[in-house]
Amino acid sequence: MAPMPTQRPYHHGDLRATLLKSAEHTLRTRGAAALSLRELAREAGVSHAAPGRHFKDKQALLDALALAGYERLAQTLETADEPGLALEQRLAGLARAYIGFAVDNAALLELMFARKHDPDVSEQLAAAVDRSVGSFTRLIADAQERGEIVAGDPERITLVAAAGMHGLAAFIANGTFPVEEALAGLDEHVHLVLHGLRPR
Amino acid sequence: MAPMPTQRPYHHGDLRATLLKSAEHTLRTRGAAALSLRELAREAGVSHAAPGRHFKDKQALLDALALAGYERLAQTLETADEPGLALEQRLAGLARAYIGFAVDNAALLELMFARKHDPDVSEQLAAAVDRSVGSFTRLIADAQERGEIVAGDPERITLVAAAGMHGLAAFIANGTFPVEEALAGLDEHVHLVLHGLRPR
DNA sequence: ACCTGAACACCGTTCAAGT
DNA sequence: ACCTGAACACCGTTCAAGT
Repeated sequence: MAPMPTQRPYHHGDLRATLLKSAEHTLRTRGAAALSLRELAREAGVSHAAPGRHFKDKQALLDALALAGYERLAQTLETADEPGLALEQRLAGLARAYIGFAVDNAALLELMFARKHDPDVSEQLAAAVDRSVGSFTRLIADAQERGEIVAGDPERITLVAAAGMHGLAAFIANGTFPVEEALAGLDEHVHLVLHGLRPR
Repeated sequence: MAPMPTQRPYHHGDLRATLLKSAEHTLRTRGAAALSLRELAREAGVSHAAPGRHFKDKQALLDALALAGYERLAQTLETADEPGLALEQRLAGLARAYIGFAVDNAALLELMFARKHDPDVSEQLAAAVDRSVGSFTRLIADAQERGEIVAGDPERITLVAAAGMHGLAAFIANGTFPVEEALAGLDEHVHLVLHGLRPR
């Protein structure tokens, strides 16, 4: 006789992925403060000590979430980027994608930008950040070649562009600035970043 | 006979302020995750339930810390602002003050920008944010009057300037961008925000 | 290799009772 | 008005033991 399929086997089989999925859901619906390993274990129908086999501690799970977040963000930006567009439209597209991600994943973004990751994963994390910033870097480099962006250290120029987007995303994510207003004015924001605050 | 002065009286006398001071210290030295009401009570030499008289829950203490942080930030910016300077130097001064605050108070800034404050205090918090942003707003308004800043909604232009600074501060605070490099290139960053990324 | 169950040392919050 | 002490319902983490 085969064992009853309705009853959970002793080994879960895919606990790590299940925990991460469940954690993402909790993060989205109830915020990072509501994340508890014991609760995730309960939801997975597993003992409270089982998560310890897959994540050495709670921070390891948070790091894994952050890493997955960067992967998703990087892919979102890469998909959104249209290299054929004129500079301003291209940057606006990236900005819209980034702000959209920030709005849809506010709690995750906060976790991604928390400064308390294990040193072991911080290089993995740095690589993931680089991939996310990469879309901006490419845009700047392309435009610089065409003379559409000021000469100078491309890393610094990318930083200015990315900081402008990230600062806006942070203001939106924490409610300092209303979402709709920010989205409605995004093209103007991008225009001001490209053309500067001084009159021409 | 008077009671022994070496022994703590039943009433602490200034528990609320003591808890806040102790919390600020823990925040600075060990980060937000290490904050515990019970530990703060222990350090104050008081029972673990005593903090409950002064803060209805832990979030209330975090909110009080955030509020005090904004007060300090606002004052730092107001002190740093020199309205007599030329626009670019004036903005650079504000930027240096803000980034300096971010570097010296990374954990506090993270707490200040967390999006989970009680609705009761969120209007107080909004007022404190406005006061902090106020220095940037005044600078923009002054410069607009002199025609040194593009015409248009001053709130939006302030947002672009403040987002540029805050994004940089966030990158520094979480280690994405090294502190010294950011400080060394701050004048150039400000220049790029004012003059734009497009060639003139 | 993966999971359980018990144990340990913590939490935040509440509430009657003390001063 | 302010604080204590006990109680309650949670945590994260560890570790022998089970499958």
